[in-house]
Amino acid sequence: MAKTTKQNKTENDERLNERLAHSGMRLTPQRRHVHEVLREKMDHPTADQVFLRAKETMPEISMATVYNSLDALVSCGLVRQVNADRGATRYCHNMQPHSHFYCDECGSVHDILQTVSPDDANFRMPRGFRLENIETTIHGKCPECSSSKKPRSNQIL
Amino acid sequence: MAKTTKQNKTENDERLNERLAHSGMRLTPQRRHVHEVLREKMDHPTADQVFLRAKETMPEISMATVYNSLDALVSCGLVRQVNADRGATRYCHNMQPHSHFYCDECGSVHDILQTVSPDDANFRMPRGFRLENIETTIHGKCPECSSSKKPRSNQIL
DNA sequence: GGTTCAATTTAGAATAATTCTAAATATTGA
DNA sequence: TCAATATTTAGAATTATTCTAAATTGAACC
Repeated sequence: MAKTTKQNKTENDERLNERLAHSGMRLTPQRRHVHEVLREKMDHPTADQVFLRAKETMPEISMATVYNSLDALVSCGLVRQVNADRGATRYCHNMQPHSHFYCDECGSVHDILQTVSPDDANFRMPRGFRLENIETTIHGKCPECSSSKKPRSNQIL
Repeated sequence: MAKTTKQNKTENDERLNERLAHSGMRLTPQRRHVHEVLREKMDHPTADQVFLRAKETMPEISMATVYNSLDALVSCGLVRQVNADRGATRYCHNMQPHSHFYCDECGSVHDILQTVSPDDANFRMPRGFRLENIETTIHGKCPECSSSKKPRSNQIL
């Protein structure tokens, strides 16, 4: 049976609380709200975008708190950082195994369900290196930018 | 027969010139020097580190020129950007297929010869997405940080 | 309910990373 | 030699992130 929105929120809070507590941290209203902002629109927003969106319904939240909250959520495995270019770091709340597609034209980021897991890839680390997880970033052109109407630039043969 | 250092430098310059010219750009002394700095020490330096090293033998080079040179080298496929955390972008001149190992403890970056190519991975892009290349970043602990003497922190089960 | 303590938030300052600008310089082709 | 364009330069400006001190919050204890 499908769960109500309220039930989903409650379960979600429990999961957040559990993960944060496990790392010795608290689930504060600000952290819950930041995570909610990420769930509301899965467009891999930057810290600044998260801040602006969070302020809409939580005007008192500060930039430092947004950074603190994102760091807390990342460190206990509730959110992933996405670093694909020289710009600001982006954030993704989808913790299922997946890759990120980064459009080299417009800079947009998209989730791609396929990815490479440590087991699949059969990666052998040089001695002493301990593999914890693999991130795959797929570079290319998104549908809007690979449309034939758009002029191509900086193309390498 | 092994080539002399001078022969290697000449061939290298030819390759740089060819790639840059193909993108409508010139191989300037500054760009040659920046590429040389990257070849000298393969520790994935940041733009600031490249700048400081380049100044040692080319005191007149400016920060803007270093950024311009790195961008030029990246855009024509002679250098790769490495963006693994929220810090400054790092650079790698190794254009052979490889992964980057990012140590979550000390932030160091290492080349790992294994990687995933578009063919190997059999990635299927959603409609309209055009895959151009795949970057794999392996997260974990480097030999120095995974030594048992070092206290572990922020460990996630 | 009050107190204490530690975690967290806040506002703003400071630092770091990167981009931008205008002037100067360098290079190439005519 | 000259003109045109690319590139470099120095410094300013902007963006991204970190830091700080004070205030607030929440939990544990009495």
